[in-house]
Amino acid sequence: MALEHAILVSLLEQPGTGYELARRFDRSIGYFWTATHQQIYRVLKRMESDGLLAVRGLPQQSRPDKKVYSVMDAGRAALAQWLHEPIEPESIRHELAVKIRGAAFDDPSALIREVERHRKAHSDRLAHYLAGEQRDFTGPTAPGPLDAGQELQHVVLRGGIAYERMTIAWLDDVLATLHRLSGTQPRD
Amino acid sequence: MALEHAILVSLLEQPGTGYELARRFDRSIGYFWTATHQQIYRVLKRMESDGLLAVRGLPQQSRPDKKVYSVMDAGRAALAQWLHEPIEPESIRHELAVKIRGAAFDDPSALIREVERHRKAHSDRLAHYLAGEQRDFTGPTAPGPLDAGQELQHVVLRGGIAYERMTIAWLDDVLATLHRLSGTQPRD
DNA sequence: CTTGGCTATGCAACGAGTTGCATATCAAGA
DNA sequence: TCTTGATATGCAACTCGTTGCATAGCCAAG
Repeated sequence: MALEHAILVSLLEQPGTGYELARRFDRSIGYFWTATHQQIYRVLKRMESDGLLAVRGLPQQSRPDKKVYSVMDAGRAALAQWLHEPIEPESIRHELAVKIRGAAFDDPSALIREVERHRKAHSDRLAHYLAGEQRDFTGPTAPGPLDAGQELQHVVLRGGIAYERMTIAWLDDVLATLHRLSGTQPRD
Repeated sequence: MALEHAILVSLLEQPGTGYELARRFDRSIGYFWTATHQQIYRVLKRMESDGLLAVRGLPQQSRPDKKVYSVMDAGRAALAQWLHEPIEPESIRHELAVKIRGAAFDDPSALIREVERHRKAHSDRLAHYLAGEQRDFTGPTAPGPLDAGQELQHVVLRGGIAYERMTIAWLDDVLATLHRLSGTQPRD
């Protein structure tokens, strides 16, 4: 159900098409909720027929219509209601951790490459988040006093930054452990 | 697919019944991969018919048979193969973060209670992890020199601990932000 | 003595999410 | 010129995961 609510939040921040939403889910919103365009199109259609969203079809020459969605009162109400319901604290699903425990039944040193790859992906993501933070919140290009929405976006982004930093430190710990177990030298 | 592999790891560490697996998924394995008993029973059945697992039925008086599963060579091979395939770095799915951004379109102070509840859940989980770490790895009751499997279990547990600590610190940041926005006093 | 919780397995239905494919136009680069 | 990539939407088939329910005996607390 959370995809529906993530879409409502995103469309309240800014109306847009399914395609645009998919791109936002690859960027800001996607920092904490992912979705493919297939899923987004399907859910948008359902939400529209449920009366939560309004569509405005922009006819384009020699292309299918661009469909710009925006949130109706019923959608805003649905979001408000969800905000007042308690949700379960997340439980993590970390495939790499399964692999690490599985390495006990295989060759631990074979995992080193994979862990290094993940470390790089997380450190890239961290750099990306930090650049976004500079741009939108802390750097000279940032707007002046922030409104509530921006403050909340910033605190969520700080969460993403903290998550990536923690993950990188942990992966270093994992790498050190794997090297220790396989008697190899950690490089750099 | 990862549930299959998590089950293989768990059954390699120790054969067991579906029910026992479900409990392990509420404890150690579940620190990084969750599953309900329904899912586990279904996947166990499939894995058995795929020849990855062996079942030994223990007839019990006046009860349905207890089915103890263990990993066959094909299962071990399937795990080994998976270990050598690269996987995508995880993307987080954090419902609470969706709520926090959504709070901009509702009353931010209404979220404080919910965030405090999550903070408590994470701090309970942290205490639980730390107790487990003392018991199995760092305390006086811990076994002597650890084997590779235990080292790897420990590093995964350290990841869980780091995750909970990071999350608690972040939720404190969120609470401070929510209080600031709603002009209320943070209570200790 | 009854209620609730634990052990133990399972079906049925549904909802969430992924993967592969298909369509169609346009612009930039090889 | 041909290919690649971006824009833009969508179907079909599938797997994954959740929820509700059912069975069935055991044990402990109120």
